[in-house]
Amino acid sequence: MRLTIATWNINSVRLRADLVARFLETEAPDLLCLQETKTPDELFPAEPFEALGYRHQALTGQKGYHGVAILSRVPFEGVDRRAYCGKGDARHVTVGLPGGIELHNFYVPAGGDEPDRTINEKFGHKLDFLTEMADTFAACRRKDNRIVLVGDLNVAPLEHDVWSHKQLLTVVSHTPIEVEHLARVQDAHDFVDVTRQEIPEPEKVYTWWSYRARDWEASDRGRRLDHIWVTPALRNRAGNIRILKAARGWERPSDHVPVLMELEAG
DNA sequence: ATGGTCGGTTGCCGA
Repeated sequence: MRLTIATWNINSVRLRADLVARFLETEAPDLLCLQETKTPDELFPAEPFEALGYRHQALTGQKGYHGVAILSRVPFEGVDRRAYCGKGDARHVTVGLPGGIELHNFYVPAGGDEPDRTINEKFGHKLDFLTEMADTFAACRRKDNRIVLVGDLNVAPLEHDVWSHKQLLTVVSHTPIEVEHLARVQDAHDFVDVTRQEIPEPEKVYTWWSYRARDWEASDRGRRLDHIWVTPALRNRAGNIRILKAARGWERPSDHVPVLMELEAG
């Protein structure tokens, strides 16, 4: 069984339900993991996605901020969520898939503007969130675990994951301390960064372009904030990564674009 | 070197 799994920070699913529907119609992934849905579950636009065949929906929303969801054409074998950092923030949801696969969908805190936890609580929260992710995946570490981890991790770890390594070293999302914390999550379960397995450095890869640019495409000052990782047991079954850059040019777009991967889940 | 734009718990805060 071949599954296509997509991840997309939608920046308000109610405002962009039509864009999501367009994406589901044209790309027809088996699963779509959304972040920043920004809506309580009772106001989630479930019906238009159900009508397109996405009858299975794992929602973890809250009013105004954060929020993650998984839309699926294949039934789930269980749904779970974790409230990280002792907060009620809706930043994680996980579902079971055929073949004993666990799919985790994350929205890591952005971290504010100042990369110093002594003066910026939000930056401390981001680092603590990543530490708790690392601890959680270390605690369940097993050689044969089949785990897919996707989402907006809000860190661009590699030199060519940003438009200017030098200029972004002190900018939240690319600072060495964040990169270290993200590496600890990755090492906790030997996760393979599937995008970089397929598109190695020094090729530039971005999944996000700021709204603030006069012309996002011409300036092309992007960052790779959205990730798809798999455990070693799935490494040879995962591939065909696609980054839908064109979605950044759609009408009233999200500032993030979808990332897709195919997985042999037999 | 600065400020730029979005979205929603809107005339501010978070990203």
